[in-house]
Amino acid sequence: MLAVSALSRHPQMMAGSEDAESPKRRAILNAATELFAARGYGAVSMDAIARAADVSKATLYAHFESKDRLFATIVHVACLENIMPADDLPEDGALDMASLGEVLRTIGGRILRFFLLDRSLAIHRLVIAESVRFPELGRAFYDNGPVAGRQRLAAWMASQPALDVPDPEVAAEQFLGLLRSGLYLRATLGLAPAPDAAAIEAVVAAAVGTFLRAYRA
Amino acid sequence: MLAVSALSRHPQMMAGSEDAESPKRRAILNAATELFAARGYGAVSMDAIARAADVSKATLYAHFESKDRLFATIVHVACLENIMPADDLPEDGALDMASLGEVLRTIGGRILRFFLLDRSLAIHRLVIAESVRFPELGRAFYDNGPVAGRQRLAAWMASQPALDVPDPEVAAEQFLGLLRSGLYLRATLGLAPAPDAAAIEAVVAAAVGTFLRAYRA
DNA sequence: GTCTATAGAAGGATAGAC
DNA sequence: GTCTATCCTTCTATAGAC
Repeated sequence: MLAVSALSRHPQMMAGSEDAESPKRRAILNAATELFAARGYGAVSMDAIARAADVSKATLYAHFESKDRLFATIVHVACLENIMPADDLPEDGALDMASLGEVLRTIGGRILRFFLLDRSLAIHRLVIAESVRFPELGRAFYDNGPVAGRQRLAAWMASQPALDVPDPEVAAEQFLGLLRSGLYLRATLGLAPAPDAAAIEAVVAAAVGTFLRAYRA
Repeated sequence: MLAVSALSRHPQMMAGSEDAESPKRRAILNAATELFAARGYGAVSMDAIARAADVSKATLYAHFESKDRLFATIVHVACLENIMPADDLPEDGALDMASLGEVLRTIGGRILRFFLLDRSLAIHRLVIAESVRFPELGRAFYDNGPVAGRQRLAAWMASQPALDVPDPEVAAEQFLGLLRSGLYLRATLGLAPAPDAAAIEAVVAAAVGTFLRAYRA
């Protein structure tokens, strides 16, 4: 469910074995990632992880010194990998109002669909649930996800003369808040019905409409 | 931390003893509520609850048939008790724009401060963390909290001629989304610094400003 | 209802052979 | 590194006396 390929780019996250390409290690990470994402920290046992990865518990402990470390490693890497899409914002060229609405709807749709991915929701749930016992995960999630995404969005908004944003950081935060209204909480709680494309588009359109009425120059 | 007084108003939530005034039962509920809120479901043992409530485990099991049931009872009651403030909205009298801004800042401040209470944050974390294994909790939380609050807010907005809200439910949802932008995620993750009164007022003022620019008639 | 004491299972973690 | 087998703790839940 959650990818782990960033491990090779973050060697400091590797304990026990330093060989990122160890197949057993990869199997453990894949199995543990899926189990933690699906059931949470407390409901997953090291036995279950070893079974799912088809290795012995001793092998598991040869690669990860404890359940805590295994969990922290997985969630930390997932936070570093799970980056909100904002790199498709057009380079500082000034846009007229119609194009601006178009761009905001496009980027807003991408962002909201990203928020609603099973992977994103699972990370969000894990971090919220365990941030009390693993404060560094809350920090990693927050700095790498919401803060980084907001900053890129804010910089772009500030560069658009068709927008009147006295405080770009606040405006970016509000745009994200508008996107999260409605569907997002329901999806986080796993409530039916699952959001479909039409519902997502409706939320995005409403968010962009409100945002532009408030912030057009 | 979380109150349990609604138990007496919800007798169907009581298993084992039907005497809501049993002091031991009350002690168990208080202790378990505090522990679950502080550490989450998995990190709290029935031993710890019995110790904190100063009763034996046998007594605990005489009142609650299992840990699952105890947890579900506590969180369910907490969801029913934790109601967003919206009853201080002025009765349908039409307001001018200045008064409207005043009322929105007042109610917005109350709502955001409510969201940021330790109690509200704890319930939110518990429900998100355990909604996979206890789907009925996600439903109870959602219907009694966000849905009910949004409906009351939407009805009030629809009654205000100084507002132009084509879809009151969407507008109410967006107002809540604007309030949640900024501080709320940080608080949910338990990140420092804890929100102070000035920060809360700033978020509320920004939310009301954006909302009114978008929705004033 | 309440206690002490304990059963029985599952948990995290390790020893020792290969 | 990897396995089998096991240790020790902790957990949920209950039996039986009062």
